[in-house]
Amino acid sequence: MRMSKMVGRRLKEDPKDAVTVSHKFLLRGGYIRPVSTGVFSMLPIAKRINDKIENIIREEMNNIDGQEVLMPVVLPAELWEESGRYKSVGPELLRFQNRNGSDMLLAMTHEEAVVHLLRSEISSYKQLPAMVYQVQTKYRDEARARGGLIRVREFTMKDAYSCHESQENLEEYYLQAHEAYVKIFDRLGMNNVLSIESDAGMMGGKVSHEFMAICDCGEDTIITNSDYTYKANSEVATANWIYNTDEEVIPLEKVHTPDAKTIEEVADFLNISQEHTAKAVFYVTDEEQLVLAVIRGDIEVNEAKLKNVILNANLNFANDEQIRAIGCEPGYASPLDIDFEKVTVVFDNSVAKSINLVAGANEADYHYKNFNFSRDVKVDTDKYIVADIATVREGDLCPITNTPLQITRGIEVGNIFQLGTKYSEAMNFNILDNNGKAKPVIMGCYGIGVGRAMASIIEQNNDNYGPIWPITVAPWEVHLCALNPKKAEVKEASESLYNQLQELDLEVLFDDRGEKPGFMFNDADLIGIPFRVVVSPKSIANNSVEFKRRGEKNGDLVPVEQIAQKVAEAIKAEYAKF
RNA sequence: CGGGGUAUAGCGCAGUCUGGCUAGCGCAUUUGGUUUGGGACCAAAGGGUCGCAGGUUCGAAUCCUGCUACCCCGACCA
Repeated sequence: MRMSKMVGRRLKEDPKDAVTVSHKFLLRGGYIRPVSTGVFSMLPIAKRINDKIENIIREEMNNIDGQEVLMPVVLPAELWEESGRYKSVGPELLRFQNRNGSDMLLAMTHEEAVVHLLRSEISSYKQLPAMVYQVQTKYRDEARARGGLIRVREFTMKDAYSCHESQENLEEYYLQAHEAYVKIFDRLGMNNVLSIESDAGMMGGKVSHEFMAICDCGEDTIITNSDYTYKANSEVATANWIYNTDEEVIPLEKVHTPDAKTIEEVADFLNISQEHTAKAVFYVTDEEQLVLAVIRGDIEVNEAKLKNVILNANLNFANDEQIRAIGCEPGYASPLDIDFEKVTVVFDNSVAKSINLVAGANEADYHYKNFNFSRDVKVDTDKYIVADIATVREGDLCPITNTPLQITRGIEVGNIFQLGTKYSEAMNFNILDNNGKAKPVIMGCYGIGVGRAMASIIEQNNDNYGPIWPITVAPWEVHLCALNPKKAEVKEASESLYNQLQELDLEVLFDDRGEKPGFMFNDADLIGIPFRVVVSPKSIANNSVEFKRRGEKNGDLVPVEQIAQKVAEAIKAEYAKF
């Protein structure tokens, strides 16, 4: 490719709207252009990278016996009504009508479509296991798209669906899929991707893993110990919290605590540590049901965990009015003196196990000292819940190794789920087993966001000047620069080299524009091709050219007659690393 | 959906508070010339519904009202 003819310009300055590194470089380098919030066009450079990412994924999917298919993006609502998701999924599913007034949708995932496809093709256990996958557009009407390609509304995803006769067979295949994913991210040059167990969310199913590309701009919070033997999404992470279980239980005592509403004020006023307090946090569900979370004063409630415990997906903080309506005093609310009929009470383990905590007295300006859960909560155990609803903090102790936990951020670039029979049962996807008995197919599904992977690769491979593409996904393998191509000797040598490199089947981007060196080199850095060859009047006078690696400051002079071979070898050696 | 911010040439911005001549600057683009190892120089040129709609005024990028789009934080997220 000649740069003089390449569509897509590079920008000198950072676009004001871009914040993350990948977003800045994707815009500045002429990779993508925004069309609408979370909707982008890809220019030729990005398209080439995109295709390479897709092809690596295809190869690994084929290696685990995947068969590529293609399903539509526009689906009839009836299909999603079969699974129940037409109603259960919120406004992130884009619904519309066609000219006949039929309800249609833009697929945000393809379980329904794949079951529709396979249920008429697969009817015997002899045809299993089977896996089909596609690389297809998805549309999700995200509440908030952000960060360039990191979180978008329209995107390309590789989604794979496997079918099995037994749970054991699914589990066996699931491990293979996990292996394939590890290989894929290795080959994409993402050197820091963690697979962590996750919550299955709306997909249903039991076991699932998220593949997290570790980087500061990631949206997900991941809790790990130092050797990664423990790793979990913050939504499910737990810790080995230390509770004061050794103290002598002493009698309740009501104390005057004027104007001490917050935990900090109470602890300061009574001159105790926050670990010796219990706080009461009120939530309200969409159905107006009050929920009281009681947790040790120094620990924050983890709303994701709380939602799982009470089996309700929508929680908001309750206001003072709502709290008073059930007879509590905001700021001084207490698990004592509370009407357990009117409010769902969830005690965190920290409160259930600690001794002699300070808790509210349900009366303005008063607290109780020496609250003890086992002694003071006198209602039947079925009136409340004790669970882990605590947010893990940096430095809390690992539940496995007891070493301090760390908090890191990650981008979810892929996930794998053991779906089970959720869709096959709902949509009547059955096979006959070897006894001639009909049973639902057991399924797994496996996704990777292609554009998100591209952004993540940049997040993990860049310097101040631009991305540093791994050879496996680089838009071209070598960047040839002709410095001052008006000089006949430079033009001749660079054109000849361009031909030689192409004859060696190398992918060459040829900067034939005759720009100033600095201009050209900055563009080259933004395009981030791993190898660069510069032909200049000076070097050619010595019958040599400069050969440099992206990311290294200085290159080597190489005799002109050796350079093509040397480039080919370097590229080959580079591929061998993946 | 809540909070904050922005909208003037392809990109980055000034001008808006305090209304006033023909709307400006840098980069980019075109032409001619000089230049060529980390974003050159000289000369000339093209490029604008000042986000949209309405209003106030002799006069609106600037003041008023309504709307829209985009970005950031939060909520949400197979």
